[in-house]
Amino acid sequence: MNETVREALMKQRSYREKCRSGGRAGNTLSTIKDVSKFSGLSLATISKYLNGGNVRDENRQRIDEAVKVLGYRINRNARSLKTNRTMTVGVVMPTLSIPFFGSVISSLDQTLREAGYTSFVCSYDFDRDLELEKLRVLCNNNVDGIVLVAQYVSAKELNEIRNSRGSEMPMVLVDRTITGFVCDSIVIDNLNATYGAVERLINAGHRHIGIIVGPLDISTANERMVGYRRALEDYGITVETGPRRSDGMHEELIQIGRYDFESGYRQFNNFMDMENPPTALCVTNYDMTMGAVTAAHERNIILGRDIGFVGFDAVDLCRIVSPPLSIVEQPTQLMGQKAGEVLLKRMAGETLPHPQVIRLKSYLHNRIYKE
Amino acid sequence: MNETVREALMKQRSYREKCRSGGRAGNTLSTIKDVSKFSGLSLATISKYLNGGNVRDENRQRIDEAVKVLGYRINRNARSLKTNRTMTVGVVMPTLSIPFFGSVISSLDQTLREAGYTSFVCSYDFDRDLELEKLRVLCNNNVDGIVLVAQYVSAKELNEIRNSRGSEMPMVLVDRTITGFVCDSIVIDNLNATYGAVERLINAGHRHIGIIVGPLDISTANERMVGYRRALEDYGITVETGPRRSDGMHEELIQIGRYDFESGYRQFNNFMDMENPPTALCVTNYDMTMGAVTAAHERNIILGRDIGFVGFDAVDLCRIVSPPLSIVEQPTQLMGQKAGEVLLKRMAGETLPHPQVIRLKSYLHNRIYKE
DNA sequence: AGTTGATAGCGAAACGTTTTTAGTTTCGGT
DNA sequence: ACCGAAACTAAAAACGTTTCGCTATCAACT
Repeated sequence: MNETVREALMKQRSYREKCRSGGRAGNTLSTIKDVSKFSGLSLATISKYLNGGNVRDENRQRIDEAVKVLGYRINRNARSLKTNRTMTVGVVMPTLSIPFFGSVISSLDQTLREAGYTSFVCSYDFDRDLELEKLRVLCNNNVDGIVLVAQYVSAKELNEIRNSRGSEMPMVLVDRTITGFVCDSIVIDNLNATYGAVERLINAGHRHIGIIVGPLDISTANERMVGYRRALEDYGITVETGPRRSDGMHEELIQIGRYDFESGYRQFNNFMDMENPPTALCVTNYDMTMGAVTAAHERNIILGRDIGFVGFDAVDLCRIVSPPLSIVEQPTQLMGQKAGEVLLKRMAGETLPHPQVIRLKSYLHNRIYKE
Repeated sequence: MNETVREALMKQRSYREKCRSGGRAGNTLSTIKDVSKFSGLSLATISKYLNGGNVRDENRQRIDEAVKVLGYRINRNARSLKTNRTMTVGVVMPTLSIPFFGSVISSLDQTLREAGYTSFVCSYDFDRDLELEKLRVLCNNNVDGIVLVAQYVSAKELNEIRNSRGSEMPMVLVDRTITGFVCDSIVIDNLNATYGAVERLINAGHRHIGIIVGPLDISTANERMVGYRRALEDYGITVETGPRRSDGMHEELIQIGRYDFESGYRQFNNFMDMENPPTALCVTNYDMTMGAVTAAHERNIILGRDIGFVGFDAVDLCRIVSPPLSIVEQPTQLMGQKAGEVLLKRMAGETLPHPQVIRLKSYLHNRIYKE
């Protein structure tokens, strides 16, 4: 036995010495050829076994031993070159600093992993050019599928990217859809999410309610605004957009932010500086909620007591601040899982009818303020 | 001109038709060969140009046009197979739900990108097996270097992974070192971080100070504990570890958590349930700080007023809660940048002397409570 | 015993690049 | 008009796989 091992090491060494020493890095890995030589079986047989094929029991042992002794590891580049598949999925996010996305990715990754795929995450850090670049790089790198939380990219660009390979790149949008881009998507029922939030504020007696939404070209933001409008309409409250201040400026109760911390912070202050500020507020994503909460704190405004408040996503936060905040929670785990499942089907080549648009329900953590 | 385009399309189509239709997915991409044929230039010239070499101006135009018309995109698998480099870096994190890491990754990615590398992020979600698996998958061939926030993996396993390729895989540890694993690392001066935090509590008049640290086999956690001990010693305060309660149980002022939310929550309650609870507390990472703050809130304990408090990392949080918290902030941006720089040098083959261990200073946001 | 079918195994041809070799063309400068 | 450098050529050899089309083997049927 020891004999065999020593012999193997000799073979290995001599093979390595045979390698040209010209390359940049001295690549000295064993290949399937070495396994073939060492085991005395043909290349084809080794490959077949390595890919789950049947070989005689005796040969299986020979191969296993050869692999072990030589420290053979499959070269995924070579395999991918041949098979045109990488068994990897690219995930593209606006940022990695929001726990909301982290949670989505976590269950997405798990779902994909169970099917043998590895997922790689990139963030474009809210940068328009970077978003495109990351998508292109992923396509070029031959991922087998893409999960995308899109922000700036256009339908045209997405179509171009999706078709930049021979076959159409499987792709799933998460959290947001892009108008004009026909694609599988996992989103939440944004309209009813804000509808419910605003309804809750109305039921608490509020009639003068403001909302901070994101950029309206992001589907999510737009839908959330519509939910707000509809709730007010259904309860017979006028959506106030007319001028009210003495200087003739609008006192718009729909403030449009950029989905970031500063937006929430700034717009909250805008609201409070109005001549006739709203008595309740709905803030529609994680970062803006954080911003608004911060601004409120700095102004010594107690949310829930001094004004009605419903935030989004910041579930941890609402346990911490006092009194606890009402928060719309999105089913992040489920979103990730569904995204994975749909993508897997596409990558398996299943031709599902039409694009799959899965719309999940959000949950309103309703916290009533008591003295 | 139109003629040329049409001709190109014809050529392209006929090439594609030439492709065997056996493959799983009908791969119909143009190759460098097609570019060569279309432009009338040789393969070598195209390749040279594509890799930044000089060609005659006329030819450069011909190539550019051919690339455009044919929709040629380089096949990175083929290239990587040949060159043994992928121009990608793998980043492995315990989780993607902590803004702290998101911030590190952001500047890391930027640094690497400027040098032409793409970074792919994986999270192992605090799972021991997954940590190993992710590292192995990355190594297996796909990346030129690795940035790792290590948690469970041992020095032995890391060494094995690092050498599982022909040449040694360039690798940088961030935030934590692994004893016995000689490796470039970017960490903060944890000892002085907690030393400063505890010192501040002492200066505020506290003598009975507790600390919640992470698992002591994580270097970061251990160093933070040492900083705590040393501060107490330097100020002539006994580190209390003896039994004090009537039932003879220890009332240990050093509580060991698992660096997660629940640990912070539970240990905080442990402290407060003591017969002789500490008058001040230091909590030493993001999640545990969140947990402790939550527990305090539920017990109606006002941090900073009722007991002294210094947390870690949760910089946004400390702006929000009232009164504002004292927090140790780590230079996340700088950590990412330095990690990128060191890794780039290693990947470029620079043989730097010994492992580079860069130790950065943290910053204490010192918020004094005033009535 | 002869035929059949299934299965293990084999050699060789790809996959799309980069790089080398050894020789040819181009072209500005003297 | 000639020199020499720089740009180009065609062809071929890798890189490490998978897979096509084939043969050999062998047990199980008629």
